[in-house]
Amino acid sequence: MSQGFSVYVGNAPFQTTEEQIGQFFSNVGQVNNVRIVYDRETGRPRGFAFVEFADEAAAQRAVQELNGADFNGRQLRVNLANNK
DNA sequence: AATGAGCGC
Repeated sequence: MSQGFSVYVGNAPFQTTEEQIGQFFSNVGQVNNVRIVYDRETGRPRGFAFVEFADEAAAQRAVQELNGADFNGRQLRVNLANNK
């Protein structure tokens, strides 16, 4: 259950930190939370994350402006999260 | 531990 407006961020470099993602996404709006998804067994990052924004407009800006954007040499996939 | 599309402890 999410309490905000989350976007799915895929194709991130494995070494990316939540701080780096937060900095990158705060370019389009107020970021309330960043969660990198880790493999439960090995603890390694799975290469994607979720960014929660303070408002829906920011989330939609992120999708429109940052989907496909270059991030540390990789083209990010940014989409509205399923919010389950 | 590794890997390259993926929607989450």
